[in-house]
Amino acid sequence: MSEMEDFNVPGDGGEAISNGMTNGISNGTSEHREHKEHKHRHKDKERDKDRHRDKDRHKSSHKDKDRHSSSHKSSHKDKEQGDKDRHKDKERSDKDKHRERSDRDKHRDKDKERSDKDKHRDKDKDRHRDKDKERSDKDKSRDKDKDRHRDDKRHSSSSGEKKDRDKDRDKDRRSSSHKSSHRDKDKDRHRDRDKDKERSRDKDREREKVKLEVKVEPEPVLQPMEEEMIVKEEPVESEEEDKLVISEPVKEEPVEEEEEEEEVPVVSKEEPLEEEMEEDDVPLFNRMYTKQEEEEDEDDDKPLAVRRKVKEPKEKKRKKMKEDDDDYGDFKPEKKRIKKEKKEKKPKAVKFTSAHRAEPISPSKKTKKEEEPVWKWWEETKRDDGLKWHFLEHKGPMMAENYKRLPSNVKFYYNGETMELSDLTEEAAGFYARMIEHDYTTKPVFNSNFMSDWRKLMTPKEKEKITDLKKCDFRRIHAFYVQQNEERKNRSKDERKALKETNEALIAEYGWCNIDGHKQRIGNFKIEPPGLFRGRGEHPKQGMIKKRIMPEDVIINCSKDSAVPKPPAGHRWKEVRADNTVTWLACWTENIQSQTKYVMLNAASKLKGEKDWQKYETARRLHKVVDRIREQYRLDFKSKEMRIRQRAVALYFIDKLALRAGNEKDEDQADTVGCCSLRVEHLQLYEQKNGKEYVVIFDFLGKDSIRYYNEVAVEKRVFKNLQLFKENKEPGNDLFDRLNTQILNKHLNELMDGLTAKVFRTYNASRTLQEQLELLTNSDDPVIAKVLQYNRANRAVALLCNHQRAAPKTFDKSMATLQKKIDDKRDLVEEAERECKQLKKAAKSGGSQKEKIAYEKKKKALDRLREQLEKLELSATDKEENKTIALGTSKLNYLDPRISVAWCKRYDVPIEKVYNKTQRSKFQWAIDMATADYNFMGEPMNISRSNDDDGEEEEEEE
DNA sequence: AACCAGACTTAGAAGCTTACTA
DNA sequence: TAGTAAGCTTCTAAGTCTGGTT
Repeated sequence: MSEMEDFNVPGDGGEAISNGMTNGISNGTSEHREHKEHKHRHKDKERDKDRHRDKDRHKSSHKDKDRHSSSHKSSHKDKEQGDKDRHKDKERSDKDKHRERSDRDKHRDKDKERSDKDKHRDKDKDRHRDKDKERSDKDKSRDKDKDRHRDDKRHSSSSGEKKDRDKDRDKDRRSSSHKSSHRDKDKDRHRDRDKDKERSRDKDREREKVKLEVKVEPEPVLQPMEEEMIVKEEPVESEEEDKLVISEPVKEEPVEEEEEEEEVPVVSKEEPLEEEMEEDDVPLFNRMYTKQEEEEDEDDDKPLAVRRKVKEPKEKKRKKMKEDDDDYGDFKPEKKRIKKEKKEKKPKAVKFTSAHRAEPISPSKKTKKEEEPVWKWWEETKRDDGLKWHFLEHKGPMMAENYKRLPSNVKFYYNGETMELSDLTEEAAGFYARMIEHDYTTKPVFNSNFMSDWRKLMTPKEKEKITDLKKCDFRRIHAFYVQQNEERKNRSKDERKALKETNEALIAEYGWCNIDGHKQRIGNFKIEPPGLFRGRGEHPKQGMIKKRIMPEDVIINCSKDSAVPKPPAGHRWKEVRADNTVTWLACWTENIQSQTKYVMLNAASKLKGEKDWQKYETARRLHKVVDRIREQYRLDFKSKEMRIRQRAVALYFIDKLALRAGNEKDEDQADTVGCCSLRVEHLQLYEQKNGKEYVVIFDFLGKDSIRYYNEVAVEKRVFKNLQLFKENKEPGNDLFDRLNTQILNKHLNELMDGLTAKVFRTYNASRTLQEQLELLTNSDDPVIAKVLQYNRANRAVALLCNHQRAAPKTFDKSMATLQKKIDDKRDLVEEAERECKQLKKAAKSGGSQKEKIAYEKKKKALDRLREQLEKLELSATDKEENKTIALGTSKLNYLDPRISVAWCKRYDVPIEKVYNKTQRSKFQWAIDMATADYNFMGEPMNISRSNDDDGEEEEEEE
């Protein structure tokens, strides 16, 4: 099976050494290369296969549909709609899911070509499928890939029939797949586990949403765009009127790109939409490849595969070049190098000695450091020479601890008999044993991947014997690790203390580096230990064994003239280089997906901070042109060219809904999408829904297989365009078949320097925060209430960005506890009120001095109680609202920290209420520079100057 | 010019520590 | 004081996007 192929271990094993070696990746490049090649080959194969698989994608594990609808822009309107809708929809979706499921299943059954993997997946899915949403009939044949249809013969009848029908179109579409070619994956990916979780999340969120809707401000705030967008409908146009040129035949269309901008094309190409669709539409894919390729395409996808194969050598070469160099081979361009070298030493000598020299060794330093004055790099002038450092020194990464064998009394049983395992086999058994309580081990894909990788580590004897995972009894091993955990938890104070100290010592040794004379914390200095791959969602590679990384796998990056880290005794690094155009200190290639993993600085470092700052400045620059961009894409809705319309609509989504760009994905990853990779099956169109016109329901799995569900009313023109884009496509086809992220970003970059799709997320998130804060903050409220207001503003952003989390396991319980407290407190308040009244009476009606005093006292007590009650209620509200929403992600990645800092300053809220210690250090630059009147939508700052303009000054706070 | 690997950001879950409660 | 919940940190997967190679 494919998985096996992926794992590069030569069959059996004399792998006496470390795992590292066993995978054949560890020793150096050639093996590595091989691995990659392998991967490619494999992919090609798979692609073929995949073409026939069903897609079944909707994994639908979904969660709340509503959450999103309440979001941001659309929010107020949507809010009105209320729970009813939500409920209904939910019901619907449940039903739908059922339906869908059976459809899928049918389809699936037909599909003989599916790999075992897929089958597993299907099963898996089926189990949970109940929840899946309905699909329209069309959806049944969701073989998504456009390309897939090519192989009709093999294909299931439904798609086959369609094919005939749509032959021409199909062709077109087929070729259009460019991006979509990948999608062929039809992975039926199932997310059972996720589903379960998501299901419950859905519910929660639904509830929550209701709340939020009520609470989160009435006023729109949110989307800047909303009004504008809606207003602009042009009166006259009927659908007809929007003619467009759908196709730009390959040959005719040489220039394409340049034209893009100039939009509004030549008249000659016009035709009524529908027709054009059928005939002329030449998808992106076509345009990109030669005629010849196109022809080949007719029968199958060759071009894609071919193309890929051809590329392999590239990789190899590149690597080779690097390796051919001496240790410092990858060094930068001449100029840079010179510069760097000049600068290097001075800072190093000076600062390093003073600040850090001794540090690495003693734990006590840590405290010292904290006292150390912060390096206010943001006050320095940034040189834009493209170099990330001039001097870099560190200790190298910390390798994972060697495997320790289990005590001899902890046995593994196979088929009821105890069995002695070799080191590697036992270690892997331990990986699995530790997870047997986890949901992962209920998944067939996980199990079969594990089994197949595990067997590769076994000795021939073991391999012969151990053939069935079900016969493996890991319980003792599991118990052993559980016990170890217990012991860890129950350690005495002294033990804890000692442990803490060793940890600190390790951090002191490995956790810091010297960069340009400054000591900076490293983010992840530990090499990832071996274990089982835990892909999110229905990842086809889940359960595979992550091999142990050895020094021989690791590339070190540091200054030539620094103290080069020493490899562990008896080992050597794969390579030591001095590349100061990058920020990483070490890297290695991981064996599951052949991706590079890096050791980098932590978020509080200059390198990261500066980049972060820059990110927000870019977002602020977007503010200056966003109106124009919006205007433009709205005009583009009417373009004659399909590709421009698609681009416009996609951009509209990215702007309005904060969708991610949506790069293409390989088929050996979980099936998730973003804007550009949306497929027909991911949205449903309703001319009318719940009293709203032109409603689009988005339902797909996004990053990390988190469900995105949102019902949005869109402009009529968008709606009509969507109908057009969906026309004659199968559920699995790309919605935007002439668009991909490169095209989109290229376009954006032309609109504004540095503009890409993700800038919109940052921009809209930050803007939303600022607007919500303005709206929600009541300056007379006590700090605690203001904090709640802040959290709500933050929550609006999290909603916008669809940042979810699993509801805490103990949520209900702790909520109940809190509620009880509230009730009790309320009783106290009531009682106090009563007493107070009485005392008041007594005091008034000619009461004695004493009585008056008693009354005053009681009154005060009552106030205190009321305050406490209010506090409790606020925290309950906050808690409830946060149940399934993760605020951290947006706070850390999307919200210009200066907005928060300014808000704190303006309303006298201690910054600690908003940022914890780590966050404060990450945002130190913002805390330091932002004043109370900072305005995100103000004039952007110019962070850096390029070499030639040596002008000073950089911060021009609006 | 297409394409992909490399570099870096963004993400939720798991693990660990601290704070709070009974 | 133990038990639990909340909060924070660590971990590493999964995105985006660019620049170098072909």
